[in-house]
Amino acid sequence: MYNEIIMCYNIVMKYIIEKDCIKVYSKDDFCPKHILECGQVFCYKKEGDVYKVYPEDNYAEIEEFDDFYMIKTSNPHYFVDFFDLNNDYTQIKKSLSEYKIMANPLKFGHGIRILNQDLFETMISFIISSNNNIKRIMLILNNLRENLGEKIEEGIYSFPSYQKLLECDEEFFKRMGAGYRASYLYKVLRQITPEELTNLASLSTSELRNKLIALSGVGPKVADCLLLFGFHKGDVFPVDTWIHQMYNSYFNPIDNREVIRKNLVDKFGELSGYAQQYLFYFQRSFEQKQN
DNA sequence: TTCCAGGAGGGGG
DNA sequence: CCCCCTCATGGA
Repeated sequence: MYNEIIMCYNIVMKYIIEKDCIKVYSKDDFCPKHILECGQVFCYKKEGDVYKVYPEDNYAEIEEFDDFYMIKTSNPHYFVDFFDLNNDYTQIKKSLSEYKIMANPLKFGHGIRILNQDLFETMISFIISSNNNIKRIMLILNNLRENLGEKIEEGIYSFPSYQKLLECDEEFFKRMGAGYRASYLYKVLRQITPEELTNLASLSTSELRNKLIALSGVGPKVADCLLLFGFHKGDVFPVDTWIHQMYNSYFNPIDNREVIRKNLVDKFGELSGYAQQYLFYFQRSFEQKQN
């Protein structure tokens, strides 16, 4: 039986695409634990040593071998983009290593990559994330999946379609556990469609940011997450309670998160989003008292 | 019991 | 512009 095998000759990121999997050989630049547990994504489960990830209506299992990670999936090309495999994280980490503050975070989260996530799913997810903890965010999103999505695997459901979500009233979102964010969800679904959201991609970061902040439940921080994890903008620095905490322990303490955001974007420029993710993962891992 | 979580909306000054 | 309050919910 002949299988088409596509080799990637990228010098720093070695991977092979096969019919039903991707093999990633650059294990220092790809670690599923770091990628999935660093807080950028809510659609994954860990079972034993295997990570299961289910963005939109896609599905993959990631397993570690001696020389590579195997991403088992029926849709390899989707996950090449999802895991940002054609981006050079060796170079990104090299550039960031010039900042003293990045030394330990880069070491600790060396296998982090910024995912390319679906815009609509990311918008809904991060609206739910506000003033909330990651465990409960995942609980609420899984409730939505189980009630409105399609079954993919045992216990795993696809993200609900826009049309399905549009049929729900506020009370339904409260039953899913969304709390006071239920009204944000109800309203934002009537403010913008997935297509309209996608069409914003051509705008500059600041224009795009202003459009997003106008949406219900989307403030400065959620907008920055959407810009980074969905639109893959590098010149944004989401400031949440963990980053706020980190900033005040390394720099002159400031209360105003907008000032903190501006200072950090000025400091890291186009690499802000990447820096943020290493710092967030490091800070949260050593300060958290839950999960 | 109180505090906290990948904050945002709204009112008053 | 800024400051202040409130908004569900579950875990520690």
